[in-house]
This record gives sequence, C-alpha cells and structure tokens, in this order.
Amino acid sequence: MTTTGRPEAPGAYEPVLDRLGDQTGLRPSERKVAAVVAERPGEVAAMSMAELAGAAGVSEPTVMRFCTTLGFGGFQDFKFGLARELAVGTPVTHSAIEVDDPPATLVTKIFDHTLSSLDRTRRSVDTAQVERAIELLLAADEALFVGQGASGILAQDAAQKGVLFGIPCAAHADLHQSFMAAAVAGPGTVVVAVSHTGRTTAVLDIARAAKENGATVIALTGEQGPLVELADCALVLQTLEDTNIYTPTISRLAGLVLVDVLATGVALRRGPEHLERLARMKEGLSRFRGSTD
Amino acid sequence: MTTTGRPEAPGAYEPVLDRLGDQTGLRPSERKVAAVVAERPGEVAAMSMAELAGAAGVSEPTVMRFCTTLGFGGFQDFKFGLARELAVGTPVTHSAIEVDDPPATLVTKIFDHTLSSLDRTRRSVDTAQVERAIELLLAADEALFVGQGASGILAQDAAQKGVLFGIPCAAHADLHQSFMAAAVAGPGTVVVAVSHTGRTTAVLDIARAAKENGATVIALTGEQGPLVELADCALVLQTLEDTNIYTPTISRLAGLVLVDVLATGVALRRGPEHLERLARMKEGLSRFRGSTD
DNA sequence: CGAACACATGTAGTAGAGCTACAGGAGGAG
DNA sequence: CTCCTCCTGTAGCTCTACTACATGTGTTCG
Repeated sequence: MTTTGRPEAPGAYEPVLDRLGDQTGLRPSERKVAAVVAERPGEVAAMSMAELAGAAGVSEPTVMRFCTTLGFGGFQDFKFGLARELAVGTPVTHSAIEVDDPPATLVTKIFDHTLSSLDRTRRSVDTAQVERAIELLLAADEALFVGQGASGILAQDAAQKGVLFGIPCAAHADLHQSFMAAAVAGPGTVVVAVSHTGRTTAVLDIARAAKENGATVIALTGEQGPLVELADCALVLQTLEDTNIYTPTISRLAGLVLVDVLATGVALRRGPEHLERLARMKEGLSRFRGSTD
Repeated sequence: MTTTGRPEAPGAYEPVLDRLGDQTGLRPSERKVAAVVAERPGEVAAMSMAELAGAAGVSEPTVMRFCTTLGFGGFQDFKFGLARELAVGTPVTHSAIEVDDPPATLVTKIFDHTLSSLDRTRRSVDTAQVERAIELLLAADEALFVGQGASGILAQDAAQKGVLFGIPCAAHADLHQSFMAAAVAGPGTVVVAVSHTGRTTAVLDIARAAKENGATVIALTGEQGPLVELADCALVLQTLEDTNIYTPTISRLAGLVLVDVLATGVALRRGPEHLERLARMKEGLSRFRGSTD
C-alpha cells in the first residue's frame, strides 16, 4: 500500500489480543486494563476512554499509556485495532473449544478461527511466486495435480478447475497413476505438487521424476522443506500453528483459495475469447440443472 | 448475546458498502459523501468528520445526516461499521476483478471476497439444524457422504474426517457405488447428501433410496428445494449471490467449514476416551511423516 | 404567475472526547 | 534514613462529534 506512517486502512496489523497475555513490559496498573480488555473485548470496543478507565479502576492517562505501550498511536487507534481483530474473528487461542460447548458456540468458534486464520494467510502470500505460477501455467500444455490424503482432495479440486486453466488437467486418485503420468511428462507439463508438510515422500518422488523429464514443478505447501527446494516455483501458505484436533482444514481451505487465485489469474490472462467460452459453458451448465452441481 | 439495544460488539450487522449503491433515500449532497466512502473506504475509516466533510465538499452535519440515514447512531458508529466490514474483506461486488489486475490485487480481492462471504455464511447458519445433525451422526452406525462434481469433493473431504466422527465413513467416487450402498442401507445409516443446487437428480435418487430403507438423510446444500424437503435434517448454507466465474468455491469452502463443525461437535460428544484416541493417532501420524499429509 | 410550503443544506454553538504536561507518591538502592 | 527512579493520578487544553437554528432552493397550488 502506502509507505507513509499514516495508516490508510486501519493500521499496520499486529495481533492485539495475543499480546495481552505476555504482560512483560506492562506496568502494574496497565495490566488491570489488559485484564478487562482480554475479558470482554467486545464491550471494550464500544467503550470510551473514561468508561474503560472506570471499568479497570484506573485513570484515563493510564489507559492512554496502555495503548501506546502496545504500540498504538492512541486510544482511537487501539480501538480500531481491536474492532478489526474482533470483526475478523477471535483467534481460537483465546476461545479454545470446550467439550461442553453448545453447537451455536461451536459454529462461532470454528468460523472465527477459520476466518482469522485465512486472514493471516492472506498477509503471508508471496505474490511474486503467485505471478510466477500463473505464468508457468499459462505456458504449459497440460497440468498434473498431485497430493496425498487431505492434500489429494485439494489436488482433485484444482483439477476440477481445468476449464478455467484452459489446458487438460489431471489429478489421479491413485498415486501410482500420478507417478506414471509424471514419468512420461515432458517440458510442456506442469506438475503442481501439493503437500502440507512439504515432505510427503510419494509426492516428492513424483515431483522429482517429473523434473528429471524436464517438466516444471510448482509446489503448494505449508512449510519450507525438500519440496520447496526441488520446485521451480513455491507457494508456501503460512497458517496458524496447528495445535488442535480439527486443524488440517485450515491449510486446506487456504490452499483452495489460492488455487482459486491461480485459476482466475490464468483464465483472465488467456484473453476475452476464453472468458466468453467460460460464460457460455456456465450458462449451459445452469440450464441442465439436475445432473451436475 | 445480549438483548439490549446497546451494542456489545460493534452493532447489529448490516452491510455498509452494499447500501451505498442504491442511493434511493439519500439526499443529493449525501450522495457526494457516499461516493467518497465507496471510492476510498480505507481512508475514510481513518478520517475525522471534518476531513470527510472536506473531502466530499459538504458540511459536517451533512456527513452526520448521511450516517443516520444509513441507520447508524452517529459518525463513530458508522466508522466502526465500516472498519468492521473492511476488516473482514471488501465484498467483490465493490471491487470486481478486472482483466488487468496484477496478481497482488487478485490475491487481495479473492481472499477478501472469500472472507466476507464466509462471514455472511456464518451468520446464516441454523444452529438448531447443526445440533440435530450432530445428534443424528452420534446415533448412527455408519455414514455415507454423497455428492457430484464439486460437491463430490466436499463429500470426500467429509469422509476423510471419519476418525473424528468415530464411525465408518464412505464417499464413493462413483455414484453408482453410492446408489448401491444406499440401496442396502438400514436404519443405522446416515446419508449426508451434498448438493449446492439442492436438485442434483443423482444425489436426490440416492437420498430417496436411502430414506426408503429407513436410513436417515442429512442435506448439505445451498438452497431450499427438493433435497431439503426430503431430508430429515437440512443444513442450508447461504452464500453470496453467485455471479462470477470463480463462484462455486465459496459454497464449497463454507461446506468444508460446516463439515468441520459437525466433525468436531461429534468428536467432542463422544467423550474423553475418544479424544484421547484421536490425540494418539495424530501423534502417530506426525511421527511417520513422509507418507501422509 | 406569484406566494407559500417543504425540503435540503449550511452556520453557530456546546458538551465531551482524546490527549498532554506536570506534580505527587510509592518502592528500592545506597 | 535519604535520595533517586519509576509509576500513577490531577488539571487543563484542543478538537471532536453532535444539536439547534437559520438560510436558501425547488415545487406546488391558488
């Protein structure tokens, strides 16, 4: 965006609630403020300075100091940061799922966690690599999506977007088939290797085989590692630390969105007549409702 | 939450930017304000009343009237609403994808759209139906996930969460297999029928067959329709109007998150020893890195 | 065709918000 | 015990958001 200090959108983003925990560097009375904020962030977002000061049992300047200590320009700035964080969903760290949560709470917590996690992922996406991936896909004659387990589903999803990519796309359920396809690949093939861990051996083997045949390899992964080193282009998706039971979903969601970005990017660059074909196809699809989705 | 008029979190939620388009009911000079807000919402969120008035070329009370006309309590309230909406991502309606968008813009727009769309979906989820679905799954002996095309991938993903559900889960790539499975289903079987349109004939047939055999049917769909009428429990996910090329993804993402909610809900209710088994399994998985994801 | 009305807009004024400079007081070191 | 340092609250200032009122403009009806 801009490089001025004046925030265009509400400020450079650093998690607010996270920092309330490590009270190092916070003065004693400021911790009272932190406690109130951590306890009822929603209410605090609607409070005035005097109200928050009263609720915490301190004076107004203390609240002010609390804000500046946290790195905000002032109380207003702090409130916006808080509102922003609340809007995007309370990170699960602060609202861990409990065994006796009713379904309504469960829905809220999981959606919140998903939203805030996707939000963070967005900020970590390397657009240069995305651009490169789009170019590689544009130059390719065919694409092969490879992944195992959860990542396999992501690969299949990507392959379904073949019409957008405008080239033949495949994602084999069986990795042996993928290996065979990679073994006969040529310079015109792009292999998109999906692996959350970045070290799935089967996927690595396939990527390596493809590369030896002169094919291009795009890595879609969650961590640095052997797959990234091997690939011509690496899309690394940072998600929140995976600590919970239901975790792998987040990275998969982030992957899906990124595949969307790639597909859309490629489709747009293929020019107007390609987009027209897509529109016609969509129209046709909707007319023959009842057999597809 | 609370039932008081005083907003706990920043206000009852109604899209702000959407309403800037239909300028019916807006006074001429208020439209100048609306234009500025629609054009540079990010900057506006950081402006004071005087600044916005200056930017729009009107007086401060006009800005004030603009806010109240939109249904906000005042300028502050409006700013919070705006900030909230910006935080969660600008809906694509207001930042449609252009052919010449650079990748960075593409990433931002698509992520924004996804986030805001998921945000809306969250608000429309019927928690009573979620609770019912969880109960049905808890009572079941086995689960069968059915879907075609994009929804098929969703079904597969759900089936992969079988360990969480704690019962045998299947999702056949071939719908004939699904039909056969449904044909031999009994009262202990839960069929989760996934269809974005809610009128996919093949899926409907399978659901109907299962129901005739006494199985329970949970519908996971995007619209009211025959599937919902047929089902014992209907999870209807409202997403933004599907107008764009890359649309189906949103509904699929929403579906994934909801499946997450179901899986987590079921797992939690199965009791501590089930959770322990899960933890052990996860640990085992991470140790044998290199073959799974 | 003109007068009166209603509506839209800006001007003036007020209470309170956020922020700053300064002084008092508690706690620890010498 | 005394001094120094850091923390906290008091007092005051500026500018903000908001309200009441007056002016102007467009429209309708006699």
